[in-house]
Amino acid sequence: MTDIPVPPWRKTRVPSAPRTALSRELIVSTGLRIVDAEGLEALSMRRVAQELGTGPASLYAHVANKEELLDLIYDRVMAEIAVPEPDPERWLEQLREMIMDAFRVFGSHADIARVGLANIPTSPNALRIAEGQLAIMLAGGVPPRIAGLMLDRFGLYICADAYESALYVNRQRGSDKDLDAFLEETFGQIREFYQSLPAGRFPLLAGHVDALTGPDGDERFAFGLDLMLRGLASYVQDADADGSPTPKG
Amino acid sequence: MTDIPVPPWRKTRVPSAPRTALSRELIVSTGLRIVDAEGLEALSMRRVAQELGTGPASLYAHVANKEELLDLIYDRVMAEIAVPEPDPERWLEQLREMIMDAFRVFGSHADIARVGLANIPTSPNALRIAEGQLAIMLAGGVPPRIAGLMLDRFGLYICADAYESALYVNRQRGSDKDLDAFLEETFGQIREFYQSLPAGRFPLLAGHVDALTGPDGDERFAFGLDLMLRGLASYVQDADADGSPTPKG
DNA sequence: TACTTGACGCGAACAGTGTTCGTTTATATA
DNA sequence: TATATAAACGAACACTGTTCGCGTCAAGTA
Repeated sequence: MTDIPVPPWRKTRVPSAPRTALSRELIVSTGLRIVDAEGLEALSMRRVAQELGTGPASLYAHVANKEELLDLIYDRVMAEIAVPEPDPERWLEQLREMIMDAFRVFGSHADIARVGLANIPTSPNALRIAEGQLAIMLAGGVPPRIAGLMLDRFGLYICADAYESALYVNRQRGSDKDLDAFLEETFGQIREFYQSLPAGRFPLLAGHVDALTGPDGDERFAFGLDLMLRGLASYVQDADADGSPTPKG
Repeated sequence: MTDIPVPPWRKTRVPSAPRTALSRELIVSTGLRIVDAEGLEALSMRRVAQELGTGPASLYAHVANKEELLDLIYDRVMAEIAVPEPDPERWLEQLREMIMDAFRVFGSHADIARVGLANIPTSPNALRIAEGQLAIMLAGGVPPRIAGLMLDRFGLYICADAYESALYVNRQRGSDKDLDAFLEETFGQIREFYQSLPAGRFPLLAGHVDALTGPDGDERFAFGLDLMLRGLASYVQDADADGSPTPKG
């Protein structure tokens, strides 16, 4: 039996390849790979679908929408953050290490930290980390109300700084320079700009360029974290029953 | 002389209305109005053009691209932030007031604060504010290196928190509830979620729902700001020549 | 006065976005 | 084997930022 030719006016739907089963896991992994390599901006449903050899509509059988995909990727990243067993003798240092670790983890995943903004922990790993940080603070004698506030502030601080840092890196993607050269040029231009400011109008900015532009991103993060941790410590040493710190002139 | 009818195959370009001159000022004002009413997401070049009775391509004679438009709108918002004359006797309180003012200003302009992230002050009002904050800190005896770091951290903190707060508000735009009802429902659901967490796995989160969800956004901002300001004060009282704080066990 | 130049505005088009809808295909179940 | 359900598919919708070539207008110059 010879094959009957298909009439040229008939549309046939030709699958491009044998179907490999999609899964949520596969979509999330692929999405994370794209973000890692090219940033959030490159993450479109079409792009993920293309990487998987399918069409964007197919993804919706596994994730509700793009926002859900982002949340899933974010929680995947959170899985890389370790939670130590609380030690009351060194709870402050444990907090510092854990937060520095989180900052580093986010820093290795492009601008994924943006997803953490306005994102109250409800996913498995976000809850695990929140529980862990809360445990460390309570073990160290931090009053619960303060611990709750600090959980929130730490989360904001880490995500905001990691996201901001990543935004600078994002700008290099549209450039033909490598990252180091790009950042050096960018911040060099900012130095020159500040040096060229009219001293009559901006004498302090123009006169303290080194102080303003000297420290790098990691130093800035560590400095702010130190401030927060020192402030937190003062609630343990000074606190009375309702969690109010002793007034300090 | 009667008018000669236009042949129907000829495309004529019919101006929709008498030309009112566009200007950068007009585009920025219109953009800000859209952001204020509907958030950054509603700000497209087409939308601004439509509001001005023109086409999107016309905007490019006045602004280089959308990013420049955002920067101009942002600086417009910054113009609403007052800068006091430094008073060495109450420099800390001045800083607090100025930062609270900035937070309030950003809060009244939807999610514009996002533009401030990774945005080193170079525009007129951003420079004015940076110079003002620097002046207050230096007048209060803060070492220049610390002042430079704090400028950066304050900027990040204000923009991040204002932006995060606005993200919650943004979600209400797609809802049929008014803002208060929406926020109450949202955070009520979060409370229930935390209360329903398995106590075997998340005992602290499940057991401290009130501490975690009680404070509102303004309280959280103020608490974090207080931490930073207390930390900053310690650099003035404790600082030696190189700006290092005295070690505190 | 006629011509040139620059600024401004315009419409069409490009290449892209998230998502829905109805249909087709594959798999599971009775 | 027939039916039901889940997964995948293609087309389409309504939208995005931006560029390109063209037309119009005003100002400047020969």
